[in-house]
Amino acid sequence: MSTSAGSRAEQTLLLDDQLCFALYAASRAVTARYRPLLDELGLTYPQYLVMLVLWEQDSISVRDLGTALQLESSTLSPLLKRLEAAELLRRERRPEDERSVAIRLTEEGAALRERAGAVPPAMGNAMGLTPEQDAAVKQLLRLITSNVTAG
Amino acid sequence: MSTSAGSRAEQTLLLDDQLCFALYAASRAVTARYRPLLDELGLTYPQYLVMLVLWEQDSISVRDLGTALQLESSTLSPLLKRLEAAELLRRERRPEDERSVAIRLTEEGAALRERAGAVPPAMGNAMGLTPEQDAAVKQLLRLITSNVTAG
DNA sequence: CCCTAATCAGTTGTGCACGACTTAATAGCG
DNA sequence: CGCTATTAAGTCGTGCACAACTGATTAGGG
Repeated sequence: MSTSAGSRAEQTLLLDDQLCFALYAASRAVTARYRPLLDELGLTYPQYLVMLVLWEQDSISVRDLGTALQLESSTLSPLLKRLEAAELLRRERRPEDERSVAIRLTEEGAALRERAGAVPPAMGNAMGLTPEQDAAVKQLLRLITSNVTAG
Repeated sequence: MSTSAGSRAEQTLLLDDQLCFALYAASRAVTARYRPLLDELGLTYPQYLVMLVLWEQDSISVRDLGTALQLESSTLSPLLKRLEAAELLRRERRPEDERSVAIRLTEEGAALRERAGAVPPAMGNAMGLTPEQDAAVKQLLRLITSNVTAG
């Protein structure tokens, strides 16, 4: 910023200089904005993400769900139990490998997809980015995730 | 939906199209990367953010801390209690307004700042963004937060 | 001056997140 | 074939987040 023009941005201890805080604050703000929309579907935000995966690919293992969402089984197991209690999905051991559990949508879970269709447009509108900004920030976030997850 | 070039990005139900998921995944990945660094300081990530604020402005109220970090007192109160138990700060009712509680660093808490100085450069390096990318993503994240927090 | 409304910090209950661990089942090497 | 290492899902403990609420205190209008 001031003197040394290093290859990196200044790295102070000021809160508002921290990219990590901008990320953390934005993530929580966006989740908060989703909440009323998802309340109408009876879902929390992480539950909504699980349903997104299932609407794309039904009958997925807990393991593959964890890979898609980057979540541990210790997070997913209780969450899936709640979605099962809500009658949105079923869990059954795979006969060909009894270690694995297949997650399948119920009719009710599959039907919820239609009502969920209104959510992404509403949120896109709330975020108020141009398509170019949306694409740019998505790409940069993936770059960060990739860089930070490696080594 | 597929063809029409509307003013917004496509709004499907595919997980990987969702900006919200990119945000959520990046935020958790970054926090995870911080964890070993902060473990050495004996801090969690939200505790680290609180300390950042206190290193900037000592003797701050719980309310103003909440404004800075966009966190509720129901989140901050237990967190501050843990930091007080760790001897990093003290809480005392303000004589001039007994509703308010002033948070003050202990010597130990103030001293931790030096060791924390290594954290932002290490994380900046891990994220691996150019200064331009860093600035761009910070600006976009603030725009999202601002848009989504309004109305 | 009183008294009602607003403000502040904190408690409680629910649901993530994640590390450390457990249990069960399978893979694959000798 | 037998045995050990690996894998899958789940439990448990800790610490956020946040809504709904409580209790104490102060502000400000009538």
